[in-house]
Amino acid sequence: MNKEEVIKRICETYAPLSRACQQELLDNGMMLFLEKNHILVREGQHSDKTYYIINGCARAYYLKDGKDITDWLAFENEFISSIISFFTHQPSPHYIELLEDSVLVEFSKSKIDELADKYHDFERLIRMVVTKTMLSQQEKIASMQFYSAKEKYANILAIRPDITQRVPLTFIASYLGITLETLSRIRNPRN
Amino acid sequence: MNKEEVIKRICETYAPLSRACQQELLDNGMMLFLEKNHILVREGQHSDKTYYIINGCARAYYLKDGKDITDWLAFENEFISSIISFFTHQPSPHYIELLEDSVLVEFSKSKIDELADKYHDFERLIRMVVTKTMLSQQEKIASMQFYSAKEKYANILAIRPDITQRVPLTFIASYLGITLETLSRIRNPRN
DNA sequence: CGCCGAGTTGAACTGAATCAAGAAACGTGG
DNA sequence: CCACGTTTCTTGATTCAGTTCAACTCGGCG
Repeated sequence: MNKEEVIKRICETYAPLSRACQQELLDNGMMLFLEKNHILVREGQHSDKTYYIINGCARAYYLKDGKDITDWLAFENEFISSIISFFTHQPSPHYIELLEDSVLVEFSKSKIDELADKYHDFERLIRMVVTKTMLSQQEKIASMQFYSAKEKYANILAIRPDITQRVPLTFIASYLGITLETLSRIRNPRN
Repeated sequence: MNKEEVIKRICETYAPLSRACQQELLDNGMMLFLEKNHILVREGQHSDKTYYIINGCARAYYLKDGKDITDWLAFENEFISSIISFFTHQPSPHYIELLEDSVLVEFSKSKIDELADKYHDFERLIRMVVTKTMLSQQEKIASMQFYSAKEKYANILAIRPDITQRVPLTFIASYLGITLETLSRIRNPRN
């Protein structure tokens, strides 16, 4: 997939853009080819970038008292960024790390704001991206409030059946808010 | 506070609007004076309204297997709506209920979408509202992943010291994802 | 071949839930 | 303004899901 196709796909997913706006966006997205384990953002950095994943996957995580807690997982055709840093210009509390060799398109906040100012249709697209993210978070909150460890695991498997092939169990566990040991027991068919 | 002042305040909080847009928004917001315990939205309804709270407070909650789980609390100068229904046009999984006699301004989704189409600056305002909501949710997720019952209670008290005077402990407990009994023990100074 | 990181299994522990009973506060009507 | 019933909150005893700590297994890779 090349950059043109990425832009086209983003328009289809979120909201259409004029030719001119598409072209400017194209000029301002940088394609990155990076290896598994590459760290896109470190704790304490000011990160004003967002990354659209063409291929591969990534996780955002916190280090809290030495413990590694996965906060977000993103796959093909999703955006990932240090949302706190990106939207509030504060230093990032997250790390963002690639879990596979990945192809990304990087966009900077300043360019996004500039384009949102210039093009009404781009402003709408950003609104749609943010709205979608908000709805995913709403789902995550509901899942944390309602479901047992077992149910949360079943939920994530239903949404993304290949996740155990792509993401180490430690990260899945901490994404679900449980320990690796608990996840391992859940997965054991005898329980 | 009258409607003009509300619009002005919203512009200050989120993003400025042209005179024309402010006027149209004004014409389309309906002021409501409602009593404590009034239910704004019921489970299963299609709710395409959002409410800006001028005075009072409200909660969104689920009924899950007969258990009442508070999902969101909102106070003066905040919006509340059944976010799933509002943004996805699905039937609401939430109830929304007033916790005090309240003054609200009601806006309908169709008008908001219409204005967002017509005015670039209004589109931006909506983007800002959604972004802010998303950031609050991010905080809530982090608080659920990191903190013990005691810490979560301390957090919410720090943000809103008068909450125990305004919101029954049952709702605070379920908002924090703990039981009423646990909250009661936490509050007991001997523990 | 042997090491190392990822995952599994076991046993003991714990924070919070559940169940149950009672106390305090609240509001409504007489 | 008080009495009574209802709702809200507290306290206690018990249980349980999930954590913690520790030892072990397995598979891949230098």
